[in-house]
Amino acid sequence: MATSFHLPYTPPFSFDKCLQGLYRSPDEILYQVSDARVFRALRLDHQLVPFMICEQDAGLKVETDISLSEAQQHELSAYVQNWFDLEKDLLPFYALLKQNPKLIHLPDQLAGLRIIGIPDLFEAICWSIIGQQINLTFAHKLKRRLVEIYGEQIDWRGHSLHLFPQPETLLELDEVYLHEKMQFSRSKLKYLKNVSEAFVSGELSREKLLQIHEFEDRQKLLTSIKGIGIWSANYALMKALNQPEAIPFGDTGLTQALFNLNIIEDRKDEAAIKSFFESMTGWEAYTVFYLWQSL
DNA sequence: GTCCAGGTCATCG
DNA sequence: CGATGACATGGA
Repeated sequence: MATSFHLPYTPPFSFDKCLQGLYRSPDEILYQVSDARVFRALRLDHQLVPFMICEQDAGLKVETDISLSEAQQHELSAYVQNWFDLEKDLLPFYALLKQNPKLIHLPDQLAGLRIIGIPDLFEAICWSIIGQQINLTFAHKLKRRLVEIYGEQIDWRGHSLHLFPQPETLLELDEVYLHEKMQFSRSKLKYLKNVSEAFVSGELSREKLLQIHEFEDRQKLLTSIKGIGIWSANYALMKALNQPEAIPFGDTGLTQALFNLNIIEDRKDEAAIKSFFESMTGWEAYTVFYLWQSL
């Protein structure tokens, strides 16, 4: 009793480039990549569903051993579309990049690369908090520990697949243990609890965010929670909601990339950064992602 | 040893 | 308001 379905993408698309974008760290445990296939598990409707994604016929094939209901399949399909931003047409973005001599190499270098999203809003926000002010290597170690302790796990086709913990679970996280044994700072733990609290109470959710139409109002709702600053708010809007205009201002990687490409001369020149992004209207998030990837 | 990482908040002056 | 220190640790 298996379910398999096909999701078309809008060319140009490169699954290979996306897999490169997906690979962040050997400590990544929310998915596994091997042999041009991605393995992951999701909770759909109280059911743990491990699945596999690979490229097939100008699209992605999604396969699982579980027989999914129509609603479950719809949810899984939306997740994958969101994860790889399958439906976006990148050609206008490439046309824009080619207008800037300093970015003209990117359409060739990263041809077909999509923003690799984090469709789960809670996961995206927690990840932004974990990653605050520490190097990514260490951030991945911290995330791995949190997921290993509090997330569900399932073995499938030779892969150990972990799920990001639920807000209800992280609300009860053991601050003393995570601080003393797992190297979390007290402030990170406090922020993770604040965010969990907001999700459990319903103060914050993907649906609630989507009901708000103004971009700035979405930022405001996010930053009203202690631990989510403007960087994290924009990061979440970019990675979880695929908002094209989200720019994680203040991001050191972004600043570094702009400096490397001689787009800014002074890393602290916020006006220059703002002015640069005004030339990328509608494609700000993609520009950021491509700049990160160029590092 | 120093400096900085995909920051944020509280507490100043 | 803008500036400054605390947070917690690893890697360069």
